[in-house]
Amino acid sequence: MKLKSMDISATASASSIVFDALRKAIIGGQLEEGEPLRQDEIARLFNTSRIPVREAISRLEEQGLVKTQRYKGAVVAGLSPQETEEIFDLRALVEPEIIRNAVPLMSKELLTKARDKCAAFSASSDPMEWGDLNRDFHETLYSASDLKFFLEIAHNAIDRVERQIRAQLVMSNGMERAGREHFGILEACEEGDAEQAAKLTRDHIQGAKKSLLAHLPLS
Amino acid sequence: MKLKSMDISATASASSIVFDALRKAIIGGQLEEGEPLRQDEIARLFNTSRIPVREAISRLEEQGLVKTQRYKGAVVAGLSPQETEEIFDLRALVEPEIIRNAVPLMSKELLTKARDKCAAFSASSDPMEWGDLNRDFHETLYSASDLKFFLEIAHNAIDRVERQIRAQLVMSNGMERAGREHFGILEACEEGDAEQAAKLTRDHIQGAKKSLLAHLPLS
DNA sequence: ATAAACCAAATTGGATCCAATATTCAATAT
DNA sequence: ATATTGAATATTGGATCCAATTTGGTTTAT
Repeated sequence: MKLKSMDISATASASSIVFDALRKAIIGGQLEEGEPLRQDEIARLFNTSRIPVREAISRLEEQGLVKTQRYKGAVVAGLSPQETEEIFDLRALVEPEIIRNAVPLMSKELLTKARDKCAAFSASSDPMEWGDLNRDFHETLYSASDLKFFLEIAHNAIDRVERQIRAQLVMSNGMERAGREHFGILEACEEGDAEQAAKLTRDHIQGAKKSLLAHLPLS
Repeated sequence: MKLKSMDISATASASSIVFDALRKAIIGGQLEEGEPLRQDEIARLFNTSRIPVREAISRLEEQGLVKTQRYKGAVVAGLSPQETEEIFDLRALVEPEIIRNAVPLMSKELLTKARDKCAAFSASSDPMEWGDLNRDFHETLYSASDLKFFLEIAHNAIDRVERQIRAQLVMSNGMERAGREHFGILEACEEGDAEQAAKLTRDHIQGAKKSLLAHLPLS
């Protein structure tokens, strides 16, 4: 018996497959804000019935990624400038705590991985992948933390503003500055300076918020 | 046309009725942690089919109030001492921000209402209602805030530890101290001292955490 | 007697069908 | 011509039915 074992109960249900796919499509911008999600259409796309689709949509609504009206259906949720600002403030409050908690728990390997991601981000010239590389770097650092609820909240908050983050990276000197700031955060982590890492993370998020709001309509 | 208008589309769907009822039963302690939620049984209780029940349960799972396993069903979620501590730390981070934001927005009427709730809490001698009165007081103050995402998170965090909060209130001098601290928070709000209100709120939550953890098994 | 194999009941996940509501567009009245 | 009514269509919410999986007890082989 030389089979690689695999938890069969971990196989995904139809509804979770649909949920993951819709979530990615929403935060990735393939579905744009306000766009209606037709249960029938989605069910056909995934070769299932509408039941798993409905469950997926109700979960997305609970996460704030879609808004539904009774008998009218669901549309991709959008954010007003005020709401965007609030989400960034929330991130600026929670993510520094995560980093502060994570720094003493970071292994050598994790720091190496983070350095690679940091480099990959700075080196990329394809705007299509900047958003993913950015998130990848941050979440690598965060993954050392054992604050699961803080992480839940940070992930959801980032989900809700992924599109804005991508927009912010492509504008003016967004990439250049983000790369620089990432490097600063990474260095603080490598030196084990949790306070400094937390402070730089807060500044990084507040800076992104500021440059984003400056370019938003009549904020 | 002198009809009082009413938004008919705001009538509750079956799934949201079930969701609300289950949520209240869970945080109110009527369903205890680990207790399985049988779709069939719940559907019979509400005279519906299992479809709305399943949607309600999937939403509860997204909120962290139940845990489900494929083909095994859902059980009421519980918290380890470490998880409980983390939730209180989260509350201690978020709720002071809410108060700080709310204080300048509090109307004379709201403060009057809050004073009444504060008095009602301190006056109550029925342990069964202490949890509700406590939450009622805090949320009255919070309701002046316009930070909807912060509020979402605070509400959910409180949901998850309602049972522990109730336990904390009935033990030793929990009620007495809470009443005193509530009054301090209220006073700071009335004086328009947002900083002080935030600080007292943080202390209130951290104090509750400490006295709770001291009584928890092998924390 | 004990442990593996297995069958029946219970339970959940998903599909199909029906009901309730919304939307669109043609018909009609003013 | 425009606004209103009303029917046809589209879409969602919920009910019922079937399939997949788990669970608990029973049988059977050693």
